[in-house]
Amino acid sequence: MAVGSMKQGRKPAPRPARPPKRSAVVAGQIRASIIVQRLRPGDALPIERDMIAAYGVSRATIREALRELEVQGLIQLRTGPKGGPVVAASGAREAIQSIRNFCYFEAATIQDIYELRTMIEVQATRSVVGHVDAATFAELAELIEISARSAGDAQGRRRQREAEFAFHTVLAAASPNPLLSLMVEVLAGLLVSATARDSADHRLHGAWSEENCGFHGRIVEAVRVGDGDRAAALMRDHMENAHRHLQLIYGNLTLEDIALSPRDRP
Amino acid sequence: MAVGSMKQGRKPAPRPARPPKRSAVVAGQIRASIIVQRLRPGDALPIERDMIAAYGVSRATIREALRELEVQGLIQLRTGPKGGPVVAASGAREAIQSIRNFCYFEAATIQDIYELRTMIEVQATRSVVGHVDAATFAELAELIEISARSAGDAQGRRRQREAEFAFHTVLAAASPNPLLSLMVEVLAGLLVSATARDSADHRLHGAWSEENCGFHGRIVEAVRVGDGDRAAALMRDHMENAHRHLQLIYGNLTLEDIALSPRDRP
DNA sequence: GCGTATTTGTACGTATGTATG
DNA sequence: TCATACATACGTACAAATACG
Repeated sequence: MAVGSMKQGRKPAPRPARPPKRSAVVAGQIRASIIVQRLRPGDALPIERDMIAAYGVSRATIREALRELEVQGLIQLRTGPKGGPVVAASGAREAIQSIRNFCYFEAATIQDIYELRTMIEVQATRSVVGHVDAATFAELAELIEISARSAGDAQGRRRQREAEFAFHTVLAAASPNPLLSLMVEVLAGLLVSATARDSADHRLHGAWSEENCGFHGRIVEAVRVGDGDRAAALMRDHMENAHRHLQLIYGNLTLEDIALSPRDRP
Repeated sequence: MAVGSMKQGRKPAPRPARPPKRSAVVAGQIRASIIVQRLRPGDALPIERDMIAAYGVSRATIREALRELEVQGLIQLRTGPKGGPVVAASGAREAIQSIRNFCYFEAATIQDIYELRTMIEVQATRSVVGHVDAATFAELAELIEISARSAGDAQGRRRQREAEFAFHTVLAAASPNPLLSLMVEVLAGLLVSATARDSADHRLHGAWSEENCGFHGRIVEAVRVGDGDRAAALMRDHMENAHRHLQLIYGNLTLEDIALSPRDRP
């Protein structure tokens, strides 16, 4: 499956084809059994003792296999009677974590992220028109209100910035395309974690936050009246504005540089 | 970080906020130490024995933490002297696996995938212009040749189809934007694994494969002469063609349905 | 080429906390 | 409230793989 990629010449790719571990093999079998049996979130899997018997391996191996699936977000382990492994929901958080790790090593920049984010947010905005219910509109209004409210201390400002990002994930969650929702959440999460350190700095984000609120309000209005083209155009302006702002602050630093370096940039 | 998403009403989200496990905490500490120390792929981490002392937990707990990081593609564990945990490269494969799991639960369809894939492949194509070296051109030519060569048996046809997808990942790997490369690989991998069962069926893909080869050749030519607009337009046509073809075969089935159902579709 | 030391991989036993009924 | 069933965590032991003399 797509082995020939990432061949950048300087990477000899030290993959001596290590034999797969027992636990990895067992994990694959369990994964396959979930897919083939079409198990849905909440469905229970056999408990550890039965799996030990079924796969003929020790408890430690089974646990490693279950651990692998848990880390991937496929299952969740619960204690107590009637506990055991159950199929988990979505696994969005784990996908985000994986992509975040990838971005760390590949030295992704603000430019890289916004090249993707602009496309995806615009498309997501277009796709939600007609799919936003009243409860979601209320939630969006509340988030806009939080980010508009003036906050005195550092923690308040940080919560404002988080509400700004949450606006995007909540809006995109209404999209009928789960992949668009996921990507919006991934990219927003990436930016949140990278800029977390600076997010309370009023000198950096004060005036810009007000611009964002304006965009958010107008986007919601366009979505509410069903004007997909206008909503998409507004989101594009919003993204280009955000790109310019962050580019001005951080230049071509990588995400890790942004996350680690001190906040005393001009 | 973006907790409010995925609130689709019917999901009460049974998260009683279980206290985080020791191994998860330790994994986070190890992850943080990798980032803060700016370790690069290939750099070694302390061996298990030292970590047991450093974090004051048992070997099983350390192992679970290391396992978590290994599953996320952040580290790799090797046996023997001078072995131990080393920082791994990229973790693209693990990110793909995570997103694949997500798509399974969220019931993504061909339509959902191509809504994203069209945007991303077009943008990736535009971004590679001027960044493709001679070796990559040679590799692309070879992949086109493989997919053009007539293959008699089922395995040969399967390899043809894989070469068609590899074309996209190899081309995108030349992009200066690592996120675009990753997303191209993710989406192609998704389609490969979903359609693997049918990929040897000549009735389904015979004529279409020839069309794909034509597109691939013209895209490479446009990239070679530096015509980004033309390359992007060709890729858009290619994607819309592929979308139509797969939609015709599979309709609105989810990826898992495609992967599991028998191949005797009209 | 071969043994040996080092380090992970696998296995088993036991104690403890916690949720269910 | 109590008993039960399960995951979590610790300790120990041995097997397998690898680098190095």
